[in-house]
Amino acid sequence: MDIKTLSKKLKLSITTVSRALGGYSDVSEKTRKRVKRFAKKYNYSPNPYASSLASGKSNTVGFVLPLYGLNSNQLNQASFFDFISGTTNTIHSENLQFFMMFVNSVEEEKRAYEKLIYVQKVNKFILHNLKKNDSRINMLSKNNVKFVTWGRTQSLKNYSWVDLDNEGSVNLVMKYLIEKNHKHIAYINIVENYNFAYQRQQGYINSLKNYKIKFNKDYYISVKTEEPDQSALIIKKMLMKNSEITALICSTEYSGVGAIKACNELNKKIGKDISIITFDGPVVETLTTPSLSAIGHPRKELGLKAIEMLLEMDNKDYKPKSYLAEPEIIERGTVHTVKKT
Amino acid sequence: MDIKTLSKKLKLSITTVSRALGGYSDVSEKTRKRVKRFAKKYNYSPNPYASSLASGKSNTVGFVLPLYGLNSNQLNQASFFDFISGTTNTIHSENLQFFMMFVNSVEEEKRAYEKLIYVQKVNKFILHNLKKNDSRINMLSKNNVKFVTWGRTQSLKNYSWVDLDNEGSVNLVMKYLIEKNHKHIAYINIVENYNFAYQRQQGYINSLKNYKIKFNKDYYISVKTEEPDQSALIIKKMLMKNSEITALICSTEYSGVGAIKACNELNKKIGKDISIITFDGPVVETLTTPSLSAIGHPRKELGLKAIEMLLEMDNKDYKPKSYLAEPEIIERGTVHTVKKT
DNA sequence: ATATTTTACCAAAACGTTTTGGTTGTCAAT
DNA sequence: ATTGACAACCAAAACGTTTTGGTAAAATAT
Repeated sequence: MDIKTLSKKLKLSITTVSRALGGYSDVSEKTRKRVKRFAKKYNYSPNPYASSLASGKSNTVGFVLPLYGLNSNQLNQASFFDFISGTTNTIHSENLQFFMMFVNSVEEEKRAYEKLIYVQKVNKFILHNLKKNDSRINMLSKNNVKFVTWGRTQSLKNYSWVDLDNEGSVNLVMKYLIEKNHKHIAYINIVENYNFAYQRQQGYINSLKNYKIKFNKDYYISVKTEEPDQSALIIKKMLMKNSEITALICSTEYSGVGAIKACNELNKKIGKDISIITFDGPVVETLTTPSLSAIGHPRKELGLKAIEMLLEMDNKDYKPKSYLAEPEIIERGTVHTVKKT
Repeated sequence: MDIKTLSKKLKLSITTVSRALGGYSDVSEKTRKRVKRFAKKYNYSPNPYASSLASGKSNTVGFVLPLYGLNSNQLNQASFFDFISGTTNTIHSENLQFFMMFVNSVEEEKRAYEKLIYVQKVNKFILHNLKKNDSRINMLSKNNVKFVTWGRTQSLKNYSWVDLDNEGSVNLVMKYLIEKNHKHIAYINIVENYNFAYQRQQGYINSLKNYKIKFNKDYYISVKTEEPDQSALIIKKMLMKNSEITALICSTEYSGVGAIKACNELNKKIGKDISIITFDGPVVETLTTPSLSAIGHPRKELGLKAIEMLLEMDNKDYKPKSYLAEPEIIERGTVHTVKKT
């Protein structure tokens, strides 16, 4: 079924059929409805190649996913599926497609964007793994491409984004711990050149200020690797030197696993002598013994919101939006209440 | 740069340029080279929409990834990236694209295939998560679509596939354990309606036959869930009833984690009193304490081979091929040698 | 009653390729 | 010399849309 035969059945011109389906105002409401009814009846959907050729636009969302760097980490990759999972409904019902490219190097990444923009005419993107200062933002803006980022850069320019509320999450968990009488709370971060890590650091420092607790630099460490054993070693040292610590907040699942190891080795009973709480990833917390309490996020929501924003951008009067996912505490028994002395 | 301006620069017709780049024999070797040189020089690449419209073909590989069922499991999803990672080089250099669709239900999955085939004119697919009897094989064959499966169905029809050598892997690990004097080896499988699980069951049974060890039905269990705690419970029961068991082979990372829990609870020293070895997944083995010895597979190779086969299929005289990834034992210290008595 | 604007439609051009069905010239076979 | 086969090229049609630049009729304004 093509537009020609459809238009014959309707006794209308090809133009009118095309414009009716495109929602243009130079077709009467009555005919538009009739055309849509027929299109559905005869299972017509426009040939996307002809359509893209004629219009110079492609009805696809570009998504370049690096499999190197931060993302060579399998756990980080896994959260990708949560995000995607949130988009599928909208993608399918809006007749959109993902144009996904996987890249193994910086160079491949650059070429992937070029190809998608110049050859495939993709004009909508989702950006992932934002750097503090991400060159893609300027690049895409210059090329007149619409995009939503998953994560934020440090200098929030005028673009739409969705993200975890990193600072808010840390505030929440600090409040949660302090209400359980914890006075000596340590934070295990990952290197702060990832923007989310930087935001969490800020959250930790500001929370302490709010509660008028003095910042103790022994209590804040950032690990470079994502090896649990490395984290375990560093955490062990920290706990040996500062035995008064009663709670550990871990920025990554890896350091959460490391924290368990460290506590076991020091014979500190988790959930009794010491509390551990981790930022949730999609995989590990429930596999450890004990299962880790976590700060949970509705990651599917991020995908959903991102794709919705991307669609809204077709409206002329669209203004950049943002969406911060609301954190929640998931109790699994590794956090205890400190007895008052 | 389009073909028209390029052909003007070459002082050739559009036809000849198109046919030269397409590698047709009615262009002399000399001109073909010249055309290709110019195309590169002027950074010409054909408009994919015009090309697909005219030829009725799309230069894309379809890939439908379910996010439900077996695959809602985050660990299984993660192995997807290993596979993909193996394809990127070829995909990029051959100017191919992945047309990837993510689906959350059986119904979405069906529509995804229909859309890719009928609307997007995708005529090359990679199939994933094969069922014992997979209806997609017939469906795609009927529609004259080329495909490579990642995994096998039980009745191997005449199609190309890549897969782990499930039976061979079990044989290998059985040999490995028996040479370490293990006499009482248990196998923790997952329900056998996944074909890989069935193949592993066969491998276990056949290995026992080869070594003239009698099959003890107490030693073989298949768990229904992918919850480590469930596995732990079942394994614990098994070990309590059959305390002579010295080795556990686990089919999934989850049961591997479960096995560790069970052994800890029974106070069996892992790597001393009892051995645990698991089929490798991409994530967990090295996060557990102790790190799990595993049966490793070159998963990237699978992706590479699959995409290579898909390309070779363009040759008229292509015959279905297959590739079995060779397993290897990764020693991490959870397997011990049994002392001879 | 006439002029102007608006509504609802349409024919034809354009998008950039691939493919079809040639033509011309050269060379080998008769 | 003539025929047939082959090599190397090409003009034009086809692919199925969207968009441009209209027109005729109806509605509104003067």
